[in-house]
Amino acid sequence: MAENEASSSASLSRAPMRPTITLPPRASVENLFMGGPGGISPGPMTLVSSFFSDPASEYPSFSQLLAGAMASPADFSGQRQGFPPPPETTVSISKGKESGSGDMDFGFKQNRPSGLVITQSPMFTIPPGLSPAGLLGSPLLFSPGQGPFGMSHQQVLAQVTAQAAHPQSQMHIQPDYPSSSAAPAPSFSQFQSLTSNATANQQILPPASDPNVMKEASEVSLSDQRSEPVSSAVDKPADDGYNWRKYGQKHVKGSEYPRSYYKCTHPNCPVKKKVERSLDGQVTEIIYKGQHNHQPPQSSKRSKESGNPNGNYNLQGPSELSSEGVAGTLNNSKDSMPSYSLRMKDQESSQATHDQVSGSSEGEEVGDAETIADGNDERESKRRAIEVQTSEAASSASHRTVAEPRIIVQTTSEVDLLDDGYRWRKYGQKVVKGNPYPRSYYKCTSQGCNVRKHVERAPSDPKAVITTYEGKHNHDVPAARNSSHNTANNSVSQMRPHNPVVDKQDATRRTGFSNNEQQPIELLRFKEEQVT
DNA sequence: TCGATTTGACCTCAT
DNA sequence: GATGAGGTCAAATCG
Repeated sequence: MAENEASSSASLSRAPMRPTITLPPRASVENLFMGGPGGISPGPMTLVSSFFSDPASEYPSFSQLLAGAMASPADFSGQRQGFPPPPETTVSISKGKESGSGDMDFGFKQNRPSGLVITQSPMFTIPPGLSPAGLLGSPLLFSPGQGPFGMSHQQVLAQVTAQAAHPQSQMHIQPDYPSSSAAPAPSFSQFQSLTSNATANQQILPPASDPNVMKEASEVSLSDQRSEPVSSAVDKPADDGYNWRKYGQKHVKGSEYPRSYYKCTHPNCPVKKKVERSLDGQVTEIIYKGQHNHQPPQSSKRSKESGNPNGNYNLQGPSELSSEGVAGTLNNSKDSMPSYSLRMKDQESSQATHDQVSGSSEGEEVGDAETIADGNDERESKRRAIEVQTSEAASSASHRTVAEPRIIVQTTSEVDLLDDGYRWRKYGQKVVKGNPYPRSYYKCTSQGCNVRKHVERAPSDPKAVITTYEGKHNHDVPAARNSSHNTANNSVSQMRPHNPVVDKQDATRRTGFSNNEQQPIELLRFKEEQVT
């Protein structure tokens, strides 16, 4: 409160920049964005691909797929010209629970019968500034078997979180770009640079500032068949290079795990993070808020604790950013300040589990509220953050069983969000101060289904829509719409209970790919909303 | 003794 | 205005 206000100014205008997401140059991906007659114009949710669903796929393994994905990201990004980058990339990685296996890595057990394991599904909401391509491309995450380069999952996590804490580091900052033009994508060399670096299993994907675009998280769900507490220490969340002091803990509704609140111990540093842990101490979610106004501690203690022997995060302090440039880019959005999360949702299942990714535009919506001068904006930002996080938690908390690998890359338009395959009944509308456009509330009309969605238009541009889903559908998409609008499963796949069979069928139905049961679950989901 | 953590209470805000 | 939930405070506790 007072503390927040006091510290807020320190991080003002330190929003990360926004490189574009780069996706695999597979034909299916191309089809996604080139999809309709008009090329990349994102018509109704366009299902890009289900990469792993086809046994005859030219990418017999996910690693290979990733290799393909990394081959020419620029090509892909180039095709996406005109699409502003997503505000955030959400990656969920299914972390398996395997008897006798103590390690969790981000690789894949490609040949394991999925039914024999109980997996957990940590979800990573990649901080703004990270792209799934980078994540996908990183051998850190996807080398089968042991962790890449012999790294433990803890190290991986530490690095991921370190990246999360430094969305602007390890990235060639794109100072700005207009919403109407192509968002410059990191070059392949940048990706390589990132992935070749031990800390570079992610990429910077700052939240988009473009109010003209509604974005939802890009999502990648990965499957893994191991489990172990992600954090090396129960009391300390994954070390991200900074020192934190825990100042609170609560059990939040909608989450099965308690949430801990941490502050950066650096004087006047406004950064906080929320960490959710499962009962066994596994970190299930980390949400960062704000940006550090200082360099990470470089003490030997820190290095030792970090699990990074070198203590080298290759970090670049926010102070090195051009605050003017950032602010100039983002000042149109009250939600411009970043809040990014590393998420690892444990999900139990009687069989294999499957991760689910929420479709929030957290990077966009979860603003760093305390950095907003206007009190209303601050409250609104906080409220949004709560909404989004609640939605995500509710979405990911359900149990799912999925054993089929898949990658789905989708785009969607505003129309798709309003018509996402489900039937909605508008039950409310509210005008928010500062926004001439009302926020509408919808409820799923299916009996017993409590899913709601809120649709809000950006004050600066009515074409920009922010949709927040809450809850999960307990039913399938109504057949009529599903059949006639089969690409409208964007949000559908996200909100629907993730039954593996259903998902597999969905993936197959939507993409024509069949599934290879021996391949890991992959879900790369990328949504952008733009009204043309 | 000191710093970090725990935890119940309190505050703010949305519904 | 009541209620519930998230976030924070701060005294107590721990190492």
